[in-house]
Order: sequence, then C-alpha cells, then structure tokens
Amino acid sequence: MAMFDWKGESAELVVLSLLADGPQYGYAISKDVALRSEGQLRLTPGVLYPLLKALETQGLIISEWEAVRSERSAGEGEGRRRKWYKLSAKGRKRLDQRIHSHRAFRRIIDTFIGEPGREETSR
Amino acid sequence: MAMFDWKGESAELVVLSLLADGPQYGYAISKDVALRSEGQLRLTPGVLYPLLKALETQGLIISEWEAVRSERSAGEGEGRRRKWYKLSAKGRKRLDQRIHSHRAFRRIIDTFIGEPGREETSR
DNA sequence: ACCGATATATCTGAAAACGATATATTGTCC
DNA sequence: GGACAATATATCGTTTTCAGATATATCGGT
Repeated sequence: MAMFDWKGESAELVVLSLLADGPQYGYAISKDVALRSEGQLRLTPGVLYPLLKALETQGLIISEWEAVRSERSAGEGEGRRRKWYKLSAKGRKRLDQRIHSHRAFRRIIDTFIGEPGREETSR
Repeated sequence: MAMFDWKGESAELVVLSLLADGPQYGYAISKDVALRSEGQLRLTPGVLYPLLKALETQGLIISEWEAVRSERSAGEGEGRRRKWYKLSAKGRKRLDQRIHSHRAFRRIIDTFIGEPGREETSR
C-alpha cells in the first residue's frame, strides 16, 4: 500500500514534471518516482501505463521506441524494447498550468488547516 | 464544474478542519467551504452526505439532530431538522494525522515540481 | 400562493484506481 | 547452464470513488 493516497491529478503532475527534466521511459519513471520520494510514492504498472497512454493520446507527451540490444542477443530476435517519452510543447503548457493550479489549491487548503502561508514575494 | 479536482482525502481534511472550529451542520459546511474558498471548492450533496456518514461510521465525528422550529409551524408537525456534527477525540487525532500527512505529501510534490520549500523553522 | 433558499439523503452511470496477471528479455550468482 | 531476480511494457477485472440527478420536505419573503 502506498504511503499516500495520491490520485490522477498528482500522478500527472509528477510524470510531466519528471519529463520536463528530459526524456524517460516508463520503467525508469516508476523507479525515479520511488527513489525521489524515498519509497513513499509508487507508480505501479497498472497506474503508470494507462496514464502514459492517456497523456500521449492528449498530445502532452510523445513516445518513441528504442531497441535495446544486448551483446548476447545480437543478431537474433527483437531484443528488449524501451518506449521513451518526451514532453511536447503542449505538455509543457499543461505542466505550467498544473503547477499553477496545484499552488492555488494548496493556498485554499491552507486557509482551512490554518497554515500561515508564505508571503507572496516572487512572481 | 468545480475549479479543482479535489477528492476524498482533501474533502475529509477540509471537513475535519472546519469541525475543529466548532460544531456545524451539513448544509452550513457546504456553504462554508464555498465561501472560504471563494467559490473554488464545492462540496455537493452527493459528496458531502456520504462523506459525513463515513466519518461518523468511523467514529471521527458525532452527530446530533436539532429540531428547528419556526413560529409558523409551532405546535404542528416535525419542523425542519438539522444534523449537527462535532469532532470526536478520535476525529481530532485523525485531523492532526491528516494535516501531518498532507504536509509530508506536499514536500514530496515540491521536490518534483522544483519548489524551493520553506525552511523548517518552527515545530 | 408561489418561488428560491434551506436542509438532508440516496441513486446511478461513469470514471478511476490498482492489484493481479501476462509476456518477454536481461543480468547475476552459483 | 540453470535458476532467479530485475528489467520492461501492457491489459484485465474487481472494487472504489465521483458527482450530477433525483427525491423529499421546510422555511422565508413577496
């Protein structure tokens, strides 16, 4: 069980954020999320792949297959395949929008839980 | 359409937070949420009442009926009824826990979206 | 008398979540 | 060389969640 209940929205935000740092393939994304959250967030296959598919359908990310060849299998068969994803311009816009929306939502929640809230210095 | 996708967790956090300020009845809670969020968060009946029911089942909140009598109807019928909810000790604990969890989750998200994060000064 | 607001509650169709399952390759240890 | 864990992608199917619609009734103002 994941440490936090984190749903669609947040998963999208996290994946788009990761891809903003450069192209990644699915499995690496799931490992990265676990690593960078110190195991507290998990992006399981059943969540990750449908999400990536949805993001691509919306044109937010673009995929490309990589044929990973091992010396061992050189010459035969298909070898392992990786599907790399990169952020599209549209995805970049969506990310900015999601970050903005996340901050706004957070500010509202703060008014309920009585969080002091930081001064709006920059931006 | 609600301005934000805010789901179960957050709704629970908000409701428990509101009840921490004192007892409230359902309809007032929904109005309060809309007011305090400047219309950006909505707790519709289809979400609110099942949530309150679930919170009560878990023993986090305690309900009590109030018979609201108008002069007009004095003496007859049932009159309007309000169901007041107050936070239980268990609910108070859950709220603290949820706030803590919310902050932890937020910190993790910050590492992904590249938020500077405030110094851990107090606490 | 009517209408909009107050007040609580469920129903239901759709969407989302996620563990389980499927399939195949690769690296490592003995 | 054989077994096993890790890498890699993907779907399936059950359960849960969501939120609009619906139901019912009272109250306040005009």
